[in-house]
Amino acid sequence: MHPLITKHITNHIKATENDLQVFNTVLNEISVSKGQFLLKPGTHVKHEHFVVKGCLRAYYMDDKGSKHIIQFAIENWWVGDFDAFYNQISSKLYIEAIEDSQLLSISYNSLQKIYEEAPIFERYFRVLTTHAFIAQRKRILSTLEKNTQERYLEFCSSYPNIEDRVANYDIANYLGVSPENLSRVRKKLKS
Amino acid sequence: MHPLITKHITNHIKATENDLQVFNTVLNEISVSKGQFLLKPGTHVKHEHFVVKGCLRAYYMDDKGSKHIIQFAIENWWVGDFDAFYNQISSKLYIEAIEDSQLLSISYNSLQKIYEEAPIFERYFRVLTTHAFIAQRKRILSTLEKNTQERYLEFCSSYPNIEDRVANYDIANYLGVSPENLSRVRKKLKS
DNA sequence: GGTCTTAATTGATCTAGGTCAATGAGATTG
DNA sequence: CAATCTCATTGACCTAGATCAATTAAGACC
Repeated sequence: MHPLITKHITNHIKATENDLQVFNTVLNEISVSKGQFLLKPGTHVKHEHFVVKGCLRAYYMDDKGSKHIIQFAIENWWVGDFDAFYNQISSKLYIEAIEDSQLLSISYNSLQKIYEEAPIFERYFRVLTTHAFIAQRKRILSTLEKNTQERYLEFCSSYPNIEDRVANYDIANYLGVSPENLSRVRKKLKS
Repeated sequence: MHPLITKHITNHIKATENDLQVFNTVLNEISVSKGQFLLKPGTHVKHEHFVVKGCLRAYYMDDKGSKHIIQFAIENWWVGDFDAFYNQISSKLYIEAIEDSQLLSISYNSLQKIYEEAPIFERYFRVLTTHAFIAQRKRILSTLEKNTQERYLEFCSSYPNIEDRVANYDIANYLGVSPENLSRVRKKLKS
């Protein structure tokens, strides 16, 4: 039993002791050290991962060769190539550890089995997806209505203390602005 | 039985005749005429709606009084204030019919009952949410990596024939650009 | 068919933020 | 403790798209 994920599950759904058991048996513990890739594009995505410890970044490389950070994942987040996983298509994302990290992984097949054996987990993932959907909508609205400074402050408050764990150019990238611009914003905030 | 939604359901999950029956009994048919609001901010959101016929826009008004269109909904789309509905909090969105529209509505309480009686619908909504999540992620990536012209073309191909149903300034708003800018882009495309 | 109203277009500026280039400041390594 | 590396900062310019203002087009209504 992994206390962190157990707590995460029971925070979201009413799972029985048995449900938790079933779920736990299919999880695999894995470690990725800083700089290592959990996933690269063009791979068949077999797993989604829950972060027990550490920090990762998920990014996409566009046709012009520019990188776009889609998500940072820290403790208590699920990370993976959602699209590729659910539709069982080839992955488009890079997922890279930016700190030594410990993860719990679940395979696609195990998850399908879980859905049959303990259907309450349909709800768990529905609820998580709903939250993720709403968070993403906020991100869209944020880019529409706010300038760089406001978005940076919002980012810092929604990912607490992340400034110390993630490079500024990665934050700039996530926000969709240049590192130079973010640097100027930070300077202005300090004064 | 409403053929359109029945088809939509069976396109996404394997529902039995009985499941469909159960679902159908809780749906309410409603009509909204052009210009009418299905929802305004500050309301307790009791329903989500499936569009049988017509076209609506969902938008958010920010603190500075600017409008931001979040979604257009046409036939076969679900529309509502997702966040407010699922978390049973006060709505933040306006939802307005831009054509005379016919909808099928389901209440929060009915949906909870459905989840218990026909749990396959957890899957239905999980799958829909997953699709919506992925579509939204594409929208985020699109604003990060593409210019106005590319985004406009992408929009037209993903909402087929919508140019004829929706005002240009609404499309501009959805894309997060000024109507003037979109007009110039359209001009350049015609030549 | 003429009048109102609303939307689309066009032109002339303005500006937030991008790009390019140089410098500085920590880390890391031999 | 130099010598690299990598990232952050700063400055000088540039550009996509915003804003403001005027004009045209196109529905809607009497």
